[in-house]
Amino acid sequence: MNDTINDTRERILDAAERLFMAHGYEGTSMRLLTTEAAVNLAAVNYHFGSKEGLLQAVFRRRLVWLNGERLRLLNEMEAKANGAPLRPSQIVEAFFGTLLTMGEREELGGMTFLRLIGRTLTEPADFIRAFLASEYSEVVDRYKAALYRALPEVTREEIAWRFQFMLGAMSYAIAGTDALRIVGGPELASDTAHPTAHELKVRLMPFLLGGLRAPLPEMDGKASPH
Amino acid sequence: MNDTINDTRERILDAAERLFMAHGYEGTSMRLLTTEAAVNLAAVNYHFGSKEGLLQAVFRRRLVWLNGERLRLLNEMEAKANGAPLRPSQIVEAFFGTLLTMGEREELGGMTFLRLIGRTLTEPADFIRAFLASEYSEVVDRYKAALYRALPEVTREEIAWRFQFMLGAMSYAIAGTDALRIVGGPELASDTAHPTAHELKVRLMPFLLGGLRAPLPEMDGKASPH
DNA sequence: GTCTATATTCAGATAGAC
DNA sequence: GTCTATCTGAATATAGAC
Repeated sequence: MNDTINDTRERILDAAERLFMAHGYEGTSMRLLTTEAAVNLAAVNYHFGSKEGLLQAVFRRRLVWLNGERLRLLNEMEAKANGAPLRPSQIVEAFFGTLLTMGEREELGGMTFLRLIGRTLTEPADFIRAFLASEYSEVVDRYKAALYRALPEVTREEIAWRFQFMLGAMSYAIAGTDALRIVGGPELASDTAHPTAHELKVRLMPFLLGGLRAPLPEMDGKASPH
Repeated sequence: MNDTINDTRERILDAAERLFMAHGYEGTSMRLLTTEAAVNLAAVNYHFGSKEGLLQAVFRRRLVWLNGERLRLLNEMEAKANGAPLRPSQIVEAFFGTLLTMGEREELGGMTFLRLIGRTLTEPADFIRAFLASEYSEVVDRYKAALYRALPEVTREEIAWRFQFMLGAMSYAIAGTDALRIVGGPELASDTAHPTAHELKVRLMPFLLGGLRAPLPEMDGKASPH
């Protein structure tokens, strides 16, 4: 058997994952990419049709596992709970912990893919946001539904907001491990500039749960009081 | 007096703020920008030297007020406290509340600038991250120091991490108001797709404080226990 | 300060030989 | 499937007339 095809495809996907992570989608040229992957310039278009097609392939390669695993875990927990609501910590752990676990497993992309996800969620290009939204829609719907049941005293609107906040905290936590260095300072230097996925998880989870279960805001309408 | 100069400069800055917000830095061309601003293509280079110079001017116009106000509030609170540590909620309110307040004031850029900040913190271009880090360094150092005193039982490292998480949650909360729509769904539709700065603030603050004051993780070293 | 015209570079994509 | 050579368009930046 000839695996030259897969070799080339995989080399392109690996290089794209790394370069999109480091320089963003618009900041990565096909010329640099094909040079780094040691393949011909025309190979990307042959295998993936276009640069857009390449980006989608980069993500699909990982998201199939990630979101499949998230759904599998949720199904399993719900089967075990036998109709009872899940605990919020279980749900958060399954959703975010599964992602962070990928950072420890090189065959699933490791920290490179983690950082790529963290960064790409804020890419401005319309097609990227539309693509990710569609890839995520099923799993997000299922997890939101689980949170509704787990936190019946919290409005659905508030849960949706807090889901968004959790995604943001996670995304920055990851991206900030080597990109954004605004907080910076000696506390996050050397050692922790490249924390392991395990350390990230240990630090992030309490924060997310603390936020998710925080006291509800007193809503007084949207306009400020005269 | 002739204010043609300022007119042109301001029109360019306004258009840049809006377009960098909507399409990102790399995704915004000077041709589109000068067309929208109704100025000549060469005007940007004349007034700002380069596209990089323009981005820095766009931010400086707003950050002077923002970070000045943050420092002023912190000084004021510390003077009043008379040597006693501040409460965490005061600190968080001053840092994040000041930013969110800008969203209500059109003369400070309104929601457009808020969304721009949310998005730009994750721009991959090196010069942007370096520029923002240097613009933020003083105010972040001062606020971290205030948090150290306010939360003496929490390690400095943990506080730095949680500062980063809070920045992320805030950033997504803002960017997600019109960009990233991963959580989406009917709960965040229509009404809340463009929440007021006030609503954003009311929802975000409890989450940030809940995360900041969450129970500390049990650290068991960085390697996972075989 | 503002404009036109253009220099220069680089992007993504593809035709067609092998 | 892979390669070279090239098309086509768009980007930032600037020279120089007004």
